[in-house]
Amino acid sequence: MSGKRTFDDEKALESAMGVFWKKGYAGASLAELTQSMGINKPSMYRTFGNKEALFLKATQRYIEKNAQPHFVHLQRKGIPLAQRIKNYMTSVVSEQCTAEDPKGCFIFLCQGEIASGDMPELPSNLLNQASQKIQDALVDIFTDDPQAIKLGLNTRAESIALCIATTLRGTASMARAGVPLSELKTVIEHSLRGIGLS
Amino acid sequence: MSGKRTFDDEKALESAMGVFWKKGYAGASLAELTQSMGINKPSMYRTFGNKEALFLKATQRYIEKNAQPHFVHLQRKGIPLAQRIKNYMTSVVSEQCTAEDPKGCFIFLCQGEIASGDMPELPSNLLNQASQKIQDALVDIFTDDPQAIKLGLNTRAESIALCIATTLRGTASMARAGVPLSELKTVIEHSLRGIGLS
DNA sequence: TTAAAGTTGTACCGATCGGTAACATAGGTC
DNA sequence: GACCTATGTTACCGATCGGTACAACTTTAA
Repeated sequence: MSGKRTFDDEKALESAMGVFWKKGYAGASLAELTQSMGINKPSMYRTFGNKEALFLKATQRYIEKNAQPHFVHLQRKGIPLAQRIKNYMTSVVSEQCTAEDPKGCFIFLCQGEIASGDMPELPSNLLNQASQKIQDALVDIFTDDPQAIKLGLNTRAESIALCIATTLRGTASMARAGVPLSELKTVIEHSLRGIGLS
Repeated sequence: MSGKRTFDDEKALESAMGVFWKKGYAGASLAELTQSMGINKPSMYRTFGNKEALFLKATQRYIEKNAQPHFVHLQRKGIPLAQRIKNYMTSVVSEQCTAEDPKGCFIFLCQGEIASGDMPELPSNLLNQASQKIQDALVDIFTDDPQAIKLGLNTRAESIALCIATTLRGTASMARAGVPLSELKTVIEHSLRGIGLS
């Protein structure tokens, strides 16, 4: 019955991430979290610390496993800038739509909770950093990429990065409201046209 | 001490709306709501019914007083289509940014809560209808407006409406994260370019 | 064989949740 | 003045919140 751990930390953390993704930080109750993780509360507290620490680890996991992977599309060699941006955005929006249940974006969703004042400081900082990192990656591309420079996009790199990031927040909201991927793909096309990349 | 009502229903409702705007439906506690409204719980229950009914009334108030007024920019006579759309979007984004405290958009914010499953049916329906109405108003413009027809935008009216609505959801999210109006105005410009309206 | 360390399950903690019963007080009507 | 209705205040309800003490049990190491 006991003596050795009977559950997988990683699988439990993934389940918790799913609950936070669906409910947000404050909205996810320990009862629902632990039930989804297949463990009881004492096991959770011993393994992860407390709700805040669990959320921090779940957020880090989301960043590494769900958010970061999209960045490879931005840096892939031998592909035109416009196509790289489009691949990146399509990759992000696809996940926003295909996630079986909690549609949308974990980071954007939970960052919206910060303004309510109920989010502890550490998670707030992590979420802010994560969303900032997304924008920074885009700024870097438009600042340094030879094609971007040739197109003159480097002079308004931050503006363009903000446009793309804003569009992705919009699609996350739309995806959570049930709009299908097929329709959001046309939003990507229009967004690219607005920037001057199509 | 009592006998006649000592508070203004409308002012109390406005205060409640502010709390829901900041905290969402589930996140707003009755203690915080009633304190902000300047009344105690029994007065609230007598006047508005319960938390769900209060939220419904607060949502309707937001729609009428905060969301609907922006629509006038879409139908003002004697102004070019592109300018009307720009005025509308600027008006919306300005409010998303200037709202002193709960920045963002009440409707989009609370609609995101529906996916968590904790929102009762009636408020869910109202929020869905409200956001649908925004999109429908845009579809109508691009379908019927003479200038839109001349530009050929009527053939993809729904696509364009979705783009604009998505952009406004993105700016709402950005505004809530603290991005200032000045930066979001450039997002509007780019969005209009993507549609072919500048 | 025995002690130490680690894990599980239950049962519980104080605080807060949405919602209400009960009572004292006030105004309007006759 | 008598009466009814409406209001404000307090104190409380059961349920759930995040978090924990404790005992039963299993493994490891001595």
